[in-house]
This record gives sequence, C-alpha cells and structure tokens, in this order.
Amino acid sequence: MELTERKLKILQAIISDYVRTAEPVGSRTISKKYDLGISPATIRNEMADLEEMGYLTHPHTSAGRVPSDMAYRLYVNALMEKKELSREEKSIISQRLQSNVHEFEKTIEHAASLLSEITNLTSFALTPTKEEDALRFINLLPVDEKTIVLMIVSESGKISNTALTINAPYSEENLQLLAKAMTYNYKGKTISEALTNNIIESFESDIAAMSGLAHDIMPNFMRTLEDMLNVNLYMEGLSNIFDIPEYNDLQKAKSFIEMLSQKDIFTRKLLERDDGIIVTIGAENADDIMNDCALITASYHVDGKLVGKIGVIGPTRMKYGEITSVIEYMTDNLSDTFKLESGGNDKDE
Amino acid sequence: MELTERKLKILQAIISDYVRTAEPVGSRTISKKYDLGISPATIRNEMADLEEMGYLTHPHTSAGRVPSDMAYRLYVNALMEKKELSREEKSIISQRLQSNVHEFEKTIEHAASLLSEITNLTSFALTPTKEEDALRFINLLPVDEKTIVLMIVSESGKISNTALTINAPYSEENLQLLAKAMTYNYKGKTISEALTNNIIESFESDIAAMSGLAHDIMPNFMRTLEDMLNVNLYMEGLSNIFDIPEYNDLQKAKSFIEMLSQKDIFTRKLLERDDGIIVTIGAENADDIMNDCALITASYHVDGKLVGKIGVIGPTRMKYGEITSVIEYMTDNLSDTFKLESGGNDKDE
DNA sequence: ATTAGCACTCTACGCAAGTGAGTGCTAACA
DNA sequence: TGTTAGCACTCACTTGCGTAGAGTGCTAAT
Repeated sequence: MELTERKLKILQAIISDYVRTAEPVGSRTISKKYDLGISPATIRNEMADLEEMGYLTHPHTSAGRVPSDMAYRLYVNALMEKKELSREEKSIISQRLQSNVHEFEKTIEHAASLLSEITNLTSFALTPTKEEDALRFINLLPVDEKTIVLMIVSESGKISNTALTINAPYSEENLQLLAKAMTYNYKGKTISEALTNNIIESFESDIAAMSGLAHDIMPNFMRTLEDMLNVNLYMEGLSNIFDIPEYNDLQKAKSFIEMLSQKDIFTRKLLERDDGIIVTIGAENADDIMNDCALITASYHVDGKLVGKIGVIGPTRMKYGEITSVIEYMTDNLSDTFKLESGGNDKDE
Repeated sequence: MELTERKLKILQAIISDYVRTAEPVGSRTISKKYDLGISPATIRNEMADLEEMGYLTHPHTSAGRVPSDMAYRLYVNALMEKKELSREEKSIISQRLQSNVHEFEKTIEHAASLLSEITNLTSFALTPTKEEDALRFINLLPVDEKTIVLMIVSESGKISNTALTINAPYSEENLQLLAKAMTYNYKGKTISEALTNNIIESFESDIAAMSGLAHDIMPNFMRTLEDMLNVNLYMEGLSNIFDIPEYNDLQKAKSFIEMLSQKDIFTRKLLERDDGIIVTIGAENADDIMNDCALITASYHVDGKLVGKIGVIGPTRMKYGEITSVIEYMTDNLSDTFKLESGGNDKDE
C-alpha cells in the first residue's frame, strides 16, 4: 500500500494532536480541527490503512488511534519541522548558560536543569569523556615529611590530584627528577594510552633511590588516571514525569525512576550513543525497560575535541521538533562557550 | 490522665504492629497477638484513653488505631530498644565500607547506598563541611607561559586546584615567592577565616612585579576557597518509596521526590541539624512538606574534626530501633576509617 | 476494674446499568 | 471509483447500590 500525500497529512495531524493531548485521536476530531476537507468516514478508511501499514495502533476497538513508534520515526525523519527558536528564547538560553561559566561542572549541571525546565521532561548531562585527553604535565610536590601530592594536568585543562603517604624517605630533588621523568614519558599520550603503559619496570633498574619512590607513586598515578576518565552524570527534572499521563501509574513511575537511578548503567548507555543529535524511539532503545521511552541526546564539544552529552528522556509522545531545536541550540552554545574558555580558567571538579 | 504501665505496653504493641503492617491496629489484634492477658474490650478502653491523651489517632470510626507523632516520639525517647546488630550484620557493613576506602567520596556514596539497601528507605550522605578545615599549604605551579596552577592543600588532606590564565608575564621565582607569602599568611587559618581576609591590599604596595600576579591570582584563590566549602550530597534508594504504602499515591510520591530533588534546600536542612544521632518525626520537621516524614541523621567525623552526615528519610512509620542502630554502627565505622586514613591517601574529588 | 454482648459506623469491594466516544460496514451519492 | 451518511456495535468508564467485614463504643453483667 502506498503512503499517499493525504495519508501523510492525516498521520501528521494525528501525531500532532496526540502529542498535545495524550488521548487517542478519533476521526471526527481530525476532520473538525484540521482542515483537510474530507469527512470522518474517509479519514476512518485512511486510518484503517495506516493501521494496517503499522503507523497507528488501537488501544481497543472503540478508541481513537495512537501513533506507533514507526509513526514517530517517520515523523522525526521526514515530517517534522525544526522549530526556529525565537530571539527571546535564544537569548534566555544563552544568558542562563553564561551565568556560571567559570565553573565547568556547574555549567553542565545548569544546562541540564535549564533543559528540563524548558521541555518539562527529565533531562541529563554528561561531562566529557577524557579518553582522548592528553597528559600535559605531571608534578610531585612535597607537603610534609610523609606526604606528597601527585598532580596531573591534561591538555584540556583538567587537573587531578592525589595526596600520597610515602613510606620511604624522599628528597625534593628525587621528586623533581621523577616528575620530570614521568612528564617526559607521558606527555602527549592520552589517558587511555597512559593507562596501558606502566613505566614502573623501566625505573626498577634505574637509580636505586628512586625505585622505592616510584613504587609508592605509580599505583596511585594509575588510579588517578582511571579517575580522570570518569564522567559525571547530572540529572534534573525527575519529578516532571509525575505530570506526564504516560507515567500516571505507580508501576510505570517506579520503573522509570528505577532505571534512571542506576546511574552507572544509564551513563554507559549514553556513552555508547553516537555523537550529534540522536533520537531513539521506543523499541529502538535496545533496553526493554526503555521500550516506552524516547531518548534525545546531543553532543557538545570542549576545546573542539572532548565530547560530552546532554539530552532528555520521556514518553515516545514528545515534541520532537521543539526539543531537538532547543538541544541543538544549547549544545552549540556550550561548544562555543568551552571553545572561548579553552586555555582559560577551568576549575577541577 | 496517667500513662500507666499497661497503657505503655498497649501503645508499644500498637506501634510495633503498625510499623510492621502499615494497617490501623484493632483491639482484637492486640489481644490476640500480644500476650497482655486482657480482653479486647479492656484494650479498647485503654485505647480510647490513649487517643484522648494524643498518642493515637483514628482514621475513621470503624478503623483501628494509628500511632501519632507524639507516640513515635515517646517510643524513640523511652520505649525503643536499640537493636544490637548481629556479628554477621556488622561484618557485612564493615566489609562493604572498607571496599573503596582509598576514594573518600566513593566511600561516602557507597555508605549511602548500603544504608538504603539495609533499610529499604531513601538514604543520603553529606560530605563533611570544611569550614573548620585549616589551610596547610598553598602552591603556584608553572604549566606553560600563560598557565599556572593554583593548588591548596588543607589539614584534612583535601586538595583543590585551579588552572589560571595569567595575563602578565611571570617568573618562576615570583610564583614561588607569592606562594610562600600566601602560605605564610593563610597557614593554620580555617577556610572561613581565609575567605574574610583578602591579602591583596598588602601586596598592592609591595614589590611591583608581584602586584600584577597577585591581582590575577587572588580572585581565583577566593573562588577556590569557596568551592572547597561546598559539600556534596549523595542520595540513594529513591525508588524504594514506591514500595512503601504511605506513598502509594502519585501525589504523595511526587511531592516526596520533588522535595528531595531540591538538593540545595535539602542540604541546607541537613547542615542545620545538630551532630550525633538526631531523629525528627512528622511535624517536628519544621517544613510543611516533611510533615509526613521521619528523618534520622547521624554525623561521622573525618580526622576527628570535620563533620559529615548520613541518614535516611521515610514515613513516620519506620523501624526506629533498627535503623538508629545501623546508622550508629555505620557512622562509627566511617569515623574510624577516616581516622586511620588521616594523613593517608585521600583523593581529591 | 474487667469483660461479654450488641448495635452502630464506615470503608472496601463487586456488580449492574447507563453513557459516550469511536469504530467498521453498508449502501447511497457525485 | 472515491467519498460520505447512516447505523449497529464495541468497549472503557462512571455511577449507584447492596453487602461484607472490621472495628468501635456503650451497657450491663461479672
């Protein structure tokens, strides 16, 4: 069967109405509200066709039609018009995102919060993965007799520290030397690369005095690197789902919140997604528990390289057009912000 | 009217039964299940008295009795027996808390998670407030021509960094000098004190070369200090509330989750609470939205000084005895852990 | 002072009837 | 041949009613 122009128009009308009302849409409604110049009976025939083709479903015999995942997919791919944000909306977003720029993590958190405010959905933001981030500088600093600080600075400006207790006595000179050696060895390597390249062996046979020092330090160095790879997940607007009819049921609400509470798992899923604006609808989400959800994510860039993500999750019935526009504008804005900031002050989280 | 021995026994039986079942307790139930040697009729009379005294309420005429906030308060103050944890339970807790010790924040987060697992309630943990933490060491490190790192180490081992872009050219010598001066000036001062003591003026008239440097650095120093004061709030087991009859209603569940989503406000409330094990029941929580909740918090110590908090929140109907025992054991354990760790490896978050 | 007995109250549950939105089919129409 | 009006049918949802059951409070007996 062919997807005629008229069928598309009807489908679009149904989607548009359903997204607004969350109620199954009847033929009469379409005929009255949308000026298609055809009678309810004709629309019913077309609807039956659309259902046969898989674009619509039927909660029960005497109910109106509801768009299927397939319909939303078609809508996102072909029918949807990206909404151009108004000057005002844009300025609000830019302004709100600027307010806290000097604190990277705060900015990201704030972006998530803003997004949930605008969309009335649950939103999230992921700080960049640092696998591509290269090491720039390693230092070892004496604090007192038994304590030194290991400090790692990455190209993106990320700093990480560990305070270490040293068993063997150390000289400041040795520390400097070891730090220089480590910097020399690791500079320019990405964190991932550095993690697979433990130089402790090469020190082993070197100057004896430094061997003990290196032994104390290297495990902590590795652990610190691992820690630098970690991303933070911020989530906002969780309670928004209570205002969404789809979750108007304790069981549904529970499983939604349970899913999002498993931050590790959810983070992994986000990391697996491609960059750019990605929309996954219903069953397209591999996970069973997300089969009733749509997920929209987009990536922002830090320093033109590192990639973080931001997005929303909600019922498949969502305003795809508006939301993608907002997210796109926000990620552009974030990427710009973090480009200007490049080399600037960037607080370690 | 006097609170006779028998009345207390009946009250305790009612509380005990209600805490378990969440159903209003009738006189027959008490008479049958609890061996008080008195008939339902007598119990009814006593119940009527207890109600008059304010310890019980009555959802409706033909329902059993429900303990009031006042009853729980009496229970917590006088009737409750602290449950001695079994060897096994203790060892599970100790073990789970040890697993991640090298990462302070992770340990705290883990403690919250463990607590919610044990209690089946929503739990939270607050990292220590650092107002009492004194500065130990300030350093300024050259990274490249335009970038330096400002590093602050506190007595408790907390480290904080900021990468700064420096406009004026700097010499390594000047950096060292400035760092030394700052350390000299701030060492031993608490963060709060340091925040009210901007030394930039005293530098103003000093060596000219360092004035520009200080100007670049001091605002960032202050901001970093402010940041060091911030506490982190971890929350776990949010979805547990869906299994609690009291929240078996979307409206209730929503307001609960909304309340806890406002992390800033909730954190402030936690900080305001006294140290030690504090139980607040229903209307005792100043906040209207927490009038149906009970909140149990306890404080743990880091290095014998800094104080963090951990606790649970749930309906007023909760197992006060067990929970306070668990929390007490956990905070003791945490305090011990962080005492041993004192001066040891402590990862900056 | 305690208890058995009993009338009374109130919620919760199930069932039946009614309502209304919406469909699918058929036959008439342009 | 595509479109439309008409109509019977379906099914969820609401409302009202009757009943069962749990529990109280009172009274009178022990």
